[in-house]
Amino acid sequence: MLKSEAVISGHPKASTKQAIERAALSLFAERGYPAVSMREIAERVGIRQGGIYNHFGSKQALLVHLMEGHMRALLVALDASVPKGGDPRQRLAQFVRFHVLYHLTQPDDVFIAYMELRSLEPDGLTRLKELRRAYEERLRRILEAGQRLGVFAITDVPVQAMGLIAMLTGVTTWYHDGGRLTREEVADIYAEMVMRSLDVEETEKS
Amino acid sequence: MLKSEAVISGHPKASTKQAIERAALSLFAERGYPAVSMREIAERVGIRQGGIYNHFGSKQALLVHLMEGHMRALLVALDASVPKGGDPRQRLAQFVRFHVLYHLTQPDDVFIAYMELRSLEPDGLTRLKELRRAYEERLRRILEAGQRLGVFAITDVPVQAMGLIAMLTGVTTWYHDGGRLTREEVADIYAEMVMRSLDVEETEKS
DNA sequence: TGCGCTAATGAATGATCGTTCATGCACTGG
DNA sequence: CCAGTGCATGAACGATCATTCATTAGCGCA
Repeated sequence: MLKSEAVISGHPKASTKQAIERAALSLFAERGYPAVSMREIAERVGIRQGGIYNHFGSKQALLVHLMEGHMRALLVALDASVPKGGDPRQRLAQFVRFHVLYHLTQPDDVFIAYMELRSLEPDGLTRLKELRRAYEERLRRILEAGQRLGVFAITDVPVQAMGLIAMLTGVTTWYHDGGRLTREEVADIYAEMVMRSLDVEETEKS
Repeated sequence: MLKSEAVISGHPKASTKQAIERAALSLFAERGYPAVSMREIAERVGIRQGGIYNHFGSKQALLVHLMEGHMRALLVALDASVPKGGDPRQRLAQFVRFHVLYHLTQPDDVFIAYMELRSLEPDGLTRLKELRRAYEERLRRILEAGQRLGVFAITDVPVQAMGLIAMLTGVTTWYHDGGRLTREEVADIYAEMVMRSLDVEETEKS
């Protein structure tokens, strides 16, 4: 009966699992993993508490599933948006625009992946840290390439990379749709800030 | 008896309240407010759960006390380190160094004040948001002053301010004492990054 | 048509949560 | 030396937590 309703109301088949993911994602992002109960998630989906365990083994497994899924999707999207080779300046600008736009498009996923590391048990923590490191590594590679070619003025690549990522990710803490600026405008401003902070002096001659 | 021990072991008088504050601060920062129980806090202090209520009316009151105390101390320390007037470039460099060093010195306070806003009930939330706004306003004033004088290249002051604060605050997510760099070195690197990102072209002539 | 599987139920489990409170100890001021 | 007070105790409160499970309903496939 419920299933019939679900089918009629729109989502075709395995919609319950996706509905649980969406509900949990939104609730975890809003109030934090420990503050959200399985009952709340079930209530938002429209099922009873026990039903979640037909799709996820535990609350922790649900969290790991969300975080890992997001990080893998993020890496795939990044590699699709930013080519492996080419002009480091261009690649950096693309990285910045990609990062800002992706984070403004999927703020909940991003927020969870960066904030709920402390809620992970050892196994999931290890896997997530590796995915995070891989993402940061993409940026470090670009910075190093630019440094080697002499087109970036960088004192310390690892510090600069962490500083840039923190700055870009922080956009999610203040941006709201419908405000003074569009997402594209914000991405452009950030790209401009980053490029200016790295450009070597224009008086270079060599 | 217990009090005698406490006196002998070091802390003079009202040490229990401070011990509760320290324990709660550390635990909230490590695992988040909802994930920490009053029993755990009491255990770390060395008292029973009920004892906390002799010093704080509720868990929520304890959180508000910690967050508000930190933000007020932060504002006082900022105003002591960065003069109200003078060269905007110098004031910005001082702001950056102050922010980074303060955040590296008191990472737990900082982390809680920025992350546990969502754990606050309406009353405390209003007060904390105002304190946060006041701190950000200090930076915006510096950026505006530099923009007026033509010594800063800024596309959008509010966006730039939020971007800078996010970048600087993010230092707490990766820095660990005893690593490759000292706190002072990190502060210098960040100051250099920020100043470079704002400096107008050196070819300026007017 | 009927079999089998997937998934939802709803009650029950034991644990843990924040908070209250009557009790009593230890110290301080008179 | 005694009264008063500040503070820790530890048991108890009702509520809520994640999780389990026997049961059942409904669907696709034969």
